[in-house]
Amino acid sequence: METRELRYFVAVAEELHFGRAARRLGIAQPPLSRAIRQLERRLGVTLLERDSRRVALTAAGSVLLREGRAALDAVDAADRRTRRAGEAAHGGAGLVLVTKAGASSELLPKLLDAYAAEPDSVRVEVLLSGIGEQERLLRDGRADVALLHLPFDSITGLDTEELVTEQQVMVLPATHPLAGRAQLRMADVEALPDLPLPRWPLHDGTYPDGPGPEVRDHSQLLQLVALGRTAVVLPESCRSLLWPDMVAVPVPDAPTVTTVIAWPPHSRSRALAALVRTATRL
Amino acid sequence: METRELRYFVAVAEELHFGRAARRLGIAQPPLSRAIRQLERRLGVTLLERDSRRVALTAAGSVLLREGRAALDAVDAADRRTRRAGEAAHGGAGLVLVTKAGASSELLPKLLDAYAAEPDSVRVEVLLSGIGEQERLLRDGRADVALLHLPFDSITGLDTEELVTEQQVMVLPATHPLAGRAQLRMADVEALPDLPLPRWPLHDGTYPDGPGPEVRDHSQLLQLVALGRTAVVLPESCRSLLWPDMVAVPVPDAPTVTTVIAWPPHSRSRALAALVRTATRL
DNA sequence: AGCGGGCGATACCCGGCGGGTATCGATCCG
DNA sequence: CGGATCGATACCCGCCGGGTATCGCCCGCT
Repeated sequence: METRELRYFVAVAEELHFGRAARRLGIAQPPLSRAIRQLERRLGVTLLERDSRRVALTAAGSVLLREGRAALDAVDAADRRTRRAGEAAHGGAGLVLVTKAGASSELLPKLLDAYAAEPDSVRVEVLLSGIGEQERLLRDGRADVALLHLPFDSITGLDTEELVTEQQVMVLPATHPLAGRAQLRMADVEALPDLPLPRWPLHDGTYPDGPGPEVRDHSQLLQLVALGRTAVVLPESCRSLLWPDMVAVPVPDAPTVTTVIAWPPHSRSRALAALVRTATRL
Repeated sequence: METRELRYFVAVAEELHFGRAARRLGIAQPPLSRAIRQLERRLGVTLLERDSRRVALTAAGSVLLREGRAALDAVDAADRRTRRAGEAAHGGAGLVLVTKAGASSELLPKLLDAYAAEPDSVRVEVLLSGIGEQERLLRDGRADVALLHLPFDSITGLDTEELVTEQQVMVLPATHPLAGRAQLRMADVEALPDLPLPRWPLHDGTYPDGPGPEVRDHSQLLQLVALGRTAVVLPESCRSLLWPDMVAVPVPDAPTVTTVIAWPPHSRSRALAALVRTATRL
């Protein structure tokens, strides 16, 4: 099976429409139809149920969609990491670290400084991603290593080392009635009529329904808190980047947050191993 | 990047010889040379250092070897799993479970029976593999789920659930001087001049040096014990398949063994989820 | 030093396949 | 019932992946 065929199939399976898929791929519709038929013949499996009015995935088709996406990510990763390894020989970045924008604001600079001080450390590029994008970036090779936060991020399929565990605090505008309390309970947090909790994107990029604002990363979030539009429970290390008119109130019964360093399991390069070692020693 | 190019590159990188690699691939040498050059030009990276006497990998080349193997495994997995999903629609096996030959002899039949009794369970094919082959089988799609044994097997990059934890026992011929002891210590086990411990294959399939016999799976192992050629420390559940002239002596200070059920993280099908759920309930 | 052999690169040719356009046939809608 | 939509089919072309022949280089043998 060639990656071209996989790309074609994934496009059709996502669009469920040969014409649109062909346009997206930049080819005409007939070669696309033919390619899918050839793929089906070679696999000996019908992947798509098509009548001239609609296209639907078979059970085998959804298997190939899932597995094919993973395979294409792996191929993309091979491409990108090889290119970067080539550039690195001429002074480019050696490692790409991804973290949620606005998270781990205390840990990250310490880690980067400590690693830079190590003997034969390589340049580390920092990539700030939206919530929930990190796993994809690691899998398709745009990043080599990530800082993730349990229990929010999924670490399935990744190797990890735990770094720090923190209590959480609620971040509020200083003018809010609850701002003076010594501590809060989750029950207090969950239904504030005046300050609805923000909504994070789900795994597929869409947002759940609800009253709160849609949020992509922590920087947006803090700005919305400053504007008095929302309130949010965050790990206590976020204190260092609160704006002057915000306060943080401990929430002892909120789940603790563990920051972990994570990387794809097979890609244990020398530079990555050194970075992980540095991180666990902090 | 096409899988054909990846296969070609991996062949050359493994052989470090264009002629041999071409023979292995079933093509002539010149097209292979040309394909590698094209790949290098498209990536903008030199992958192989070649003079007319020897071929060597560059740093970027070894990155592509590692990542390319993973990508090819993922493509193979997509192919195989799709084919099987197609067959399953016509009554073929729905899941392939792999375990080390001779291990988990008590747990496995219980698991298979319990799962078969579940509503809408699918046919489970059991694949018995040699030591250390399971991870590969899961990654390239020849298996969907594995029974692994910590701390011996690596579970990096896999999702797992713990099933049972056991003490270990030493398996000896009944005639051996130590066979009558109530228990043994690891120190007793490690240097028995008359019964050298067996040697397991390393990750790359080769064996370490040493006096003991080379062993591929547990069936071989027990036969060698019965013949008085070796002795071995195994989880106590192996008692159920001891031959009459063998005894098992507890070794309390040997590491405990945890049996886990493991599967590739992205492939959480309905049938797989049901099997995992059944396993954790046993 | 000279020569032969091994090995990758180059030159050149052919056939198949991936891409295109034109058109058909089925199905749904007004 | 006619037109629109959409996938399938028919057919053609050019490129690229495959082949053979040969070159050029370097090493080792005598």
